[in-house]
Amino acid sequence: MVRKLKNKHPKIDKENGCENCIIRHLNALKDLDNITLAHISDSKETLAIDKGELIFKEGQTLKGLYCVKQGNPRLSKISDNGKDQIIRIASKGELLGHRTLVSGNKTNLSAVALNNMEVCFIPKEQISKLIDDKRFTKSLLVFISNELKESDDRLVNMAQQNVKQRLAQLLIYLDNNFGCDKKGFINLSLSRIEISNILGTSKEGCIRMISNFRKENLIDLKGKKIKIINFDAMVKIELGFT
Amino acid sequence: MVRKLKNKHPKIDKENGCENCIIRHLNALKDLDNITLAHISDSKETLAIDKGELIFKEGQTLKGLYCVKQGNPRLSKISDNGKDQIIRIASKGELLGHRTLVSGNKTNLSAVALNNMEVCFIPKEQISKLIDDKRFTKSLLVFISNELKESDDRLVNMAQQNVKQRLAQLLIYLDNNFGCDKKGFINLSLSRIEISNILGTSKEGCIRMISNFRKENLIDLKGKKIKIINFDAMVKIELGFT
DNA sequence: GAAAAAATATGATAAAAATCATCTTTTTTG
DNA sequence: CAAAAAAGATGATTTTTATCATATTTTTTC
Repeated sequence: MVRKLKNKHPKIDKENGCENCIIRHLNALKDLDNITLAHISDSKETLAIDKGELIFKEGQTLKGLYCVKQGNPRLSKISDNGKDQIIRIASKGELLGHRTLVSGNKTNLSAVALNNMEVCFIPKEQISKLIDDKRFTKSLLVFISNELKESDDRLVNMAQQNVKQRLAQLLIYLDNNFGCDKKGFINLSLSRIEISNILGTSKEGCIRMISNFRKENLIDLKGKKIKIINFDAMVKIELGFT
Repeated sequence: MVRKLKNKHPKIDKENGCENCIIRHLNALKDLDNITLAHISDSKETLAIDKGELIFKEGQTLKGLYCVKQGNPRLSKISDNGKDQIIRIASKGELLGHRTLVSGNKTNLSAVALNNMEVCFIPKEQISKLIDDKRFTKSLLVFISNELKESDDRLVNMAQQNVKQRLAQLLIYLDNNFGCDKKGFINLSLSRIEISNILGTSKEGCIRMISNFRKENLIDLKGKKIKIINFDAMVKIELGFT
């Protein structure tokens, strides 16, 4: 298998098959046998999605499951007040639409590409077969359980932390989860509006708080890019030691 | 089956078996066959839990699954700030500890009885058998998926609604989900501190807001008991029409 | 590359919510 | 049932956060 990758002229089609996709090892597809994977592979579609493009919109009935091959979608929901709240940012290897497919409801969240993405789309009909695969179902159960824990934790933080704490926490999270370039700037860059839609605060308040962080030499800014300079202080802020 | 219930002298032991328990129809146990249920039944323990008593505490490794037969536990978590945040209130028929058992982690939440409760405890060893039952796993998957949706929705509301909106929403929710007595007072009564721990607000703020609602004739109070008088106005408040 | 649009920045003010203090009422406990 | 403890109420004040207004900078578009 490994040797195949060293071939001078690998067949693109072969490389595109789910059996050979590295991404699958990151999600519930990892435990499926090659025959099942080959079936999925035949029915799947690989989509290139530009930054800012909508993948799906809350209220839609999804026609299948999405597997993030490259890039990051933000998953958000419009509140009754009409404001967009970002619930989470997904990464390479994560599935989208799995919750909806399991519950049979319309999707609760919208997914928008934060950067240029590559996404595999697996039609619903294939998924019903997967749901009957015990390994897949179990794997999915573990994954959704972890998502539930994280959602509960976020709820606690949203309820109990102030804006300053939440911003510090977000920056630490982004740094940990999306990495930095050589100069230490967080790879994933978000607009101030996007950050305020994660924090659940006004854009002005968010902009001001980021400016304050820079004035206090906690962070460095280069356009949209953010670099954490004083990590220790940031952790203290997150914990509420103003 | 129905006829059996009409027997003049039902065996208590028999009635106590999971096969005959009405509660199981409300949760993931509903799809299990009678043989499996009988096995669970043999190993289960029925516990009487007094109001205010702890069922389990966050950070514990749960030794099994809990099935709520009677009463309501509140599921909460202590934030880094040291404040208790109530995540949700469970009801008759709901399982507790299912997420933890699936993910294999320690429990993320504490469960405390809000009233006198009856809870069935099913040891872990029995559960591992259940997890291998496709019907159970699928059922659980659907249930946890719905919990995830609800948690996401609560996050949006916590982030985007003000305290007044959240209080109105909670009262409507309590009224809908726990019903009222003949005089219209919500059956489930919570202390002001518990309400503030749901809303994520200070107890004084919460007390004041409830007082204001009464002064505006939106609700009626009798001790801890709350009765919604003006439902329409309450819905409008929830939606942000001050 | 200039014009338009969007994003960022910042001051001033208003509104929302927390905190502190004190008092009353209710509940618990011996 | 009286004392103690807990819960609820309410005023005064401070802190936090949102909103409004208006620049300035950056990005997009033709």
